[in-house]
Amino acid sequence: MASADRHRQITDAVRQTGQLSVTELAELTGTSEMTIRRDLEILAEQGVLERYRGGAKSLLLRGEEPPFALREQEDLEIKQRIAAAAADMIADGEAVVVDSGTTCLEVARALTRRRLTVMPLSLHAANALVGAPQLKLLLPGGEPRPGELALTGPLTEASLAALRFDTAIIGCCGLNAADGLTAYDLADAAIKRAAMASARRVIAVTEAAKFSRTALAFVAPASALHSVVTGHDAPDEQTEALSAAGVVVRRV
Amino acid sequence: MASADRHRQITDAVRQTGQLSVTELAELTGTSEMTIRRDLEILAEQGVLERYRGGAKSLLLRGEEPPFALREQEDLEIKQRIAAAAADMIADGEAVVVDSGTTCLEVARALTRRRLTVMPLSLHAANALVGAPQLKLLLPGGEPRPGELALTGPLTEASLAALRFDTAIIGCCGLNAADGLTAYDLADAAIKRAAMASARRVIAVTEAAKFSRTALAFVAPASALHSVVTGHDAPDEQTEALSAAGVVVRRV
DNA sequence: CATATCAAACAGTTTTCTTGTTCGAAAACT
DNA sequence: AGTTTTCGAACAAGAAAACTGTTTGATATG
Repeated sequence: MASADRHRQITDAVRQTGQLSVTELAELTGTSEMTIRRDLEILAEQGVLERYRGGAKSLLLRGEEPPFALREQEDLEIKQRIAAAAADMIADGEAVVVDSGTTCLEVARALTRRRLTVMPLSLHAANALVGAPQLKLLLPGGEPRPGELALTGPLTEASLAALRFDTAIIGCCGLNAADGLTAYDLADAAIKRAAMASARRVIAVTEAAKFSRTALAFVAPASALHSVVTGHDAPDEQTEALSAAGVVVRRV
Repeated sequence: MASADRHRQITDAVRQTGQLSVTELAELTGTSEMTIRRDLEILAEQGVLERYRGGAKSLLLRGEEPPFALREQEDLEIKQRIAAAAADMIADGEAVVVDSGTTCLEVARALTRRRLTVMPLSLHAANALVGAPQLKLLLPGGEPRPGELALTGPLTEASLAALRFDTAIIGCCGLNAADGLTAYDLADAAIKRAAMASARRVIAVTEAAKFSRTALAFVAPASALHSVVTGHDAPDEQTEALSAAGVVVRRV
């Protein structure tokens, strides 16, 4: 797993400085230039950066979301703790819709051994759930967004509109009492809204960092949520503001 | 890949004799009993056989379909040749619906580099198509059948009913002029029918062996097909009968 | 045209997968 | 109950695959 660490190192370094040469990156990581070139090829394919002769420049300068493959490894233990707590809030036999994103993917994994009906909103989660023996898997239609594999579009909305779930597990890119729940992608935001509308109870799962962030697309006010599951490092002011809005906050 | 061969060997041997002991299988394959036990565990999970103390008995005695994982490797070159020929019949820019099954999975793989809109009817094919840069991927909703991962059910039918494709690539379990196109699974048959109804042109892809087979569920008469792509070892009588029914047969 | 950069090919290394052996536990049989 | 057989976990050896660095010829840049 040394390569994954190096990829993050390269991503962070290039992001901070804007651009770096192959030689500089080789020195920084203590590897050969050939290895750096191979890494840059992979990262360019993931859309993290753009190569030019002699080096690479970041494509993540603005407040954009890093690609799925990178986010998946980040804060994995925290995400798994949050996911386990959210899974605990679901009773056997329920019908659950699980949003796209890395935290929700962990929720899906936490649900594999359960007796439930689950509709995942991303192909990543769907793949994690196939083969679960007791689980009834239901897939919505839609267009999988590259990398994220989040299902979006009219087919997804139609699938959600036709169903009523007990619980919706929703991820987000930003969440706070003032700006509500926000997402980077407009199409995603529409799907999140549809998923929330089709469920009796809405549980948001989110790491603490997202409380200080507001993304482009507004999804819903915080009051639309019934519960929020987050890490123990969530700031008091934010959790209190959410509580005041009638949201049950659980820190794990 | 030695383990895959051994799995097939075990499957075939158990299927022929009905049941075999661990010791017999170890002798047959020239491996240790522990390896056989590990194999049996995997094959039991795939639904190929059932373990009992001392050995295993086949679950494929009747005319049932072997599981996906086993069929995927069988006659791979032939399937790829058929798939390449079918892919050649599709023009750039078309909207294509690709059925479930191992042959259709190869068609999906053959389409990855093309500029098309594709709706796969199984998660296997969907996974093969994600990441294809020029391809517009459209997923139907539905319930993925275990192992096969074929999408079925009302959501799938609704997705298909809402769309009109240029071409449908259809796989089958049995095909001949007398009994038409047949499938093992009733739910699958309904989806195949819906896919055929939503496409202007229907191309069936099938290995020669399926001409001598008729499965449980009737899908459509052979005359509903526009073309059939099959291997060069397809029997003349069958291809001629299909031609007489107005179907263009292509042997590759 | 000179220089720097790139990527393919090869080789050494590390890591992962697979397989066989041993051993204690559990199940069937007497 | 005692014996035998089977099972699966744990460990170790071997094979296969992945990763990395070096070399070398090709390609782009000034």
